[in-house]
Amino acid sequence: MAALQTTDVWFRKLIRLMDLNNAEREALAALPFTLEKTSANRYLVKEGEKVTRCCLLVEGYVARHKMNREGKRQIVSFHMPGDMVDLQHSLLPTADHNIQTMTAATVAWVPIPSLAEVASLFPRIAAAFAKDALIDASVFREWVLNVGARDAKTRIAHMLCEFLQRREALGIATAEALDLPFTQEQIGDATGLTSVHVNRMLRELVEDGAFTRIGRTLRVSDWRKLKAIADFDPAYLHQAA
Amino acid sequence: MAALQTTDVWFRKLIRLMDLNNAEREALAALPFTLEKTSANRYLVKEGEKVTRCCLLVEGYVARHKMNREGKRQIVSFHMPGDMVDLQHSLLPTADHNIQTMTAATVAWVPIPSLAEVASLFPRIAAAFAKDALIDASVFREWVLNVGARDAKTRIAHMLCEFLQRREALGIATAEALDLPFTQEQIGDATGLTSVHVNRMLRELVEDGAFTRIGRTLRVSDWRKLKAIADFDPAYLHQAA
DNA sequence: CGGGAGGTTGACCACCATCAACTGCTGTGG
DNA sequence: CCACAGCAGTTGATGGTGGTCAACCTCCCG
Repeated sequence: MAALQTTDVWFRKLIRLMDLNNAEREALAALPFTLEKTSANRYLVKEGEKVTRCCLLVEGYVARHKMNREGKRQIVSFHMPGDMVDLQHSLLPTADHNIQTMTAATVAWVPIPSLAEVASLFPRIAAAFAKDALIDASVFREWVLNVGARDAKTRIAHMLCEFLQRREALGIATAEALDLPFTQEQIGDATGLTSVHVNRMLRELVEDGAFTRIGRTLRVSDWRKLKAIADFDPAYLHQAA
Repeated sequence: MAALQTTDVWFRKLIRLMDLNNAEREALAALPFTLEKTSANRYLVKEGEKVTRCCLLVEGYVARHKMNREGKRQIVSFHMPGDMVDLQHSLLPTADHNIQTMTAATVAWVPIPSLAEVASLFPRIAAAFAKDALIDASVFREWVLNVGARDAKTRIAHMLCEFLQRREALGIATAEALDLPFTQEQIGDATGLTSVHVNRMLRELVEDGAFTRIGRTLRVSDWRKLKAIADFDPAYLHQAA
């Protein structure tokens, strides 16, 4: 275990959420953690498990998903560096969903008692945790709307918009060209569609002039058009909050 | 404004979540609030609004919903007495969804500064708030799975199971016979189906022997069978937590 | 160079939407 | 007291979105 540096990408988000002061930043930086590097498609948390530590994503991409009776997988969210993927387990020790890496990834495991301690000593850190969780919930609501009320093309476009928008907020990449970390099957699992239909819709989105595509690399030619097709309004991400 | 009594139904849930002690209960009971009685189908919060107070549901039923571009409504959750319907607005002042009564209802409005104060003075109350929000999020995840990965009959059955399960936890009613506060159109809005198809599926569920139906009153003949049809596992409600 | 995962395309079909007509209930005003 | 409006529910006919199945392609990596 080593001390975190406040400059690490994965606390920037938290610091921004509540505009944390120096004492608060140092308390976060002093949290103990264990780094773990994993390959793609590994489970970090499995549904039903008792969880004793929380994982913060440092590098790579992970998804959270649940399965129905028939084993059909529904991705309920995806995450990128800086996301506190399972902060919820600090208060709800039994996992109600799976967390799986989508690419090779690095995560920092933080013991729950340490998180609880810092939260009870620093009410504004607790508030930042809560705010992060509330934004998470807002994104879930939008996903319910997305899979429940939009047609296939709109759904996929919306998911891509969210990915672009969140990626831009990280400051890692511009929106213009980006490598998607998703297979078409994963896009299907996130949107409630089959990979076959995802393929057809991606083709149509290219025909519509929303973006061009080379392998998994998208080049967004007209961001405004893509957002229009997608019925996308980023308010639900509460990025300015 | 008057003082709350700790015996009021709508704090029982919170008290149970963190097993709050007397000082904490009294702090909750001392919160200022305004009672409001409304009729059915009234908006309590509208998407895009700035919110300065939080509503706790005392009596009746409310739903939270969002709309897509074409005005198609997606209900993302329903709530019953004792639920803190929009605790999230204490930290995210801009509403990202609508809150609407489904029946005549009574709500208690609590000013956000009062909630923030009690949360910062009592870390375990803050934790109870957070826990409630996390359970909320867990329910949203299950809904994403429900509308994204289950067929129509299963979806409807699942929604009914959740309603029954949560109602039972309230101690208001047994599971056997209950009046649904939903129209078939609302069930459709919650499951991403049309009211016509909801009607057909309800008929089939009756034919399958899951329950009988007189108007909006369900009599569940075989709770185990209904749960089996619904692919329902109450773990995601974290009721024991 | 061979195997496997992911991607692409076509043919066919089922689930659920759409449209429409009709019923039954409830509340309300003449 | 009845007429009637309006909403919710019910049922049938038809059609489209997206699923299923299958074949084949492409690329990467061992």
